Amino acid sequence: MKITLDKSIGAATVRLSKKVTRIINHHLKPYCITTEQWSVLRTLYECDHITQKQLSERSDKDQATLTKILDLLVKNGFVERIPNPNDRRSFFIKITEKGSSLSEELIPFLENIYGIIIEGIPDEKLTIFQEVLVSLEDSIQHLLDHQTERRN
Amino acid sequence: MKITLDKSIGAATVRLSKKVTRIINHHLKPYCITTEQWSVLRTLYECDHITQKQLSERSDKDQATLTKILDLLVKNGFVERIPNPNDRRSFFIKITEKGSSLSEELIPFLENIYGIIIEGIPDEKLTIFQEVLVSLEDSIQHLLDHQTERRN
DNA sequence: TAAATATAATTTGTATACAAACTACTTTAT
DNA sequence: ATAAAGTAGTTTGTATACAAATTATATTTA
Repeated sequence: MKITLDKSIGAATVRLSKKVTRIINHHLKPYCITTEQWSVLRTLYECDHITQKQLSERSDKDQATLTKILDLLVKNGFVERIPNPNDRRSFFIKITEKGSSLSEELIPFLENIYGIIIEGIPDEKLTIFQEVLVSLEDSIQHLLDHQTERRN
Repeated sequence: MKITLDKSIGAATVRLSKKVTRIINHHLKPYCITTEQWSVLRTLYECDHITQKQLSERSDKDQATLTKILDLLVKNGFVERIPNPNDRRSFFIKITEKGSSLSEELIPFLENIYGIIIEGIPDEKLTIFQEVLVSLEDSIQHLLDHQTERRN
């Protein structure tokens, strides 16, 4: 019997994602940072001194969720919140020296881990994998945007 | 500059997974069930009357997490816990008539939604996507298993 | 100029992932 | 027969995703 798309696309993608998170979290543990915190830190490392709103958009994270993640990153000394002189509601988020150092260390570290994970998979197949990934994401984003419009 | 594997494989997979979860949760909302609850229900629909331990293994869910998900599925009338006569620690989890009906309805419903999501993506590319997905999962599972062994 | 509306971020509540500890029960060793 | 070790499931705590409400502030409108 034919396997459903729910299982072959949906559940399989979610399962892979959880395994990726699991193994990367395992390797990040000694650095006192999680995969989600790292994704925020990396976003800042690439484009520093932006507002929380902008960071939320760039890292594709819910603002409520980002507030909590930033609390942890601030507590661990990787970033700091700087009041926006032009808008008392708003903060700029800035990476610290400690955060920059960690980022410089983690980028090659994670490249190595992923290098091990993808070992044995032909480059052409990985390229197609990434293309399909982007296509699926765009397709879903379009549906999500359309859903938001209908609510308005 | 070359994009890192962390971003092109890791973060991209996680991002797609979240979007899949988001759009499917949106569509499931009228049925009072979430994607994770559905994945447990579907596992039972396919292989009913098994212990919580077995269900945890088959659905690849943490036992603590599964306990909470089952609490909700029981509360909503989709499954029931039946004491195991041979082992007072253990339960059999059984799908209810309501749970079966919902499963029969959701399978084609979700097939339709995923059909829309994958529209425009050539079958050959989807096939490669699924192959790479499985390869990556196996690779990571191997690393996870190896990590568990080292701890022991 | 004051009122109304909009916005940035936070808080609260629920769902789920995971780690670790706990409780009740079963199996194994002595 | 009893103690020790192991197991099934639950509870507690933390991290993150998301929805909705809230607070403080900025902007727009009347």
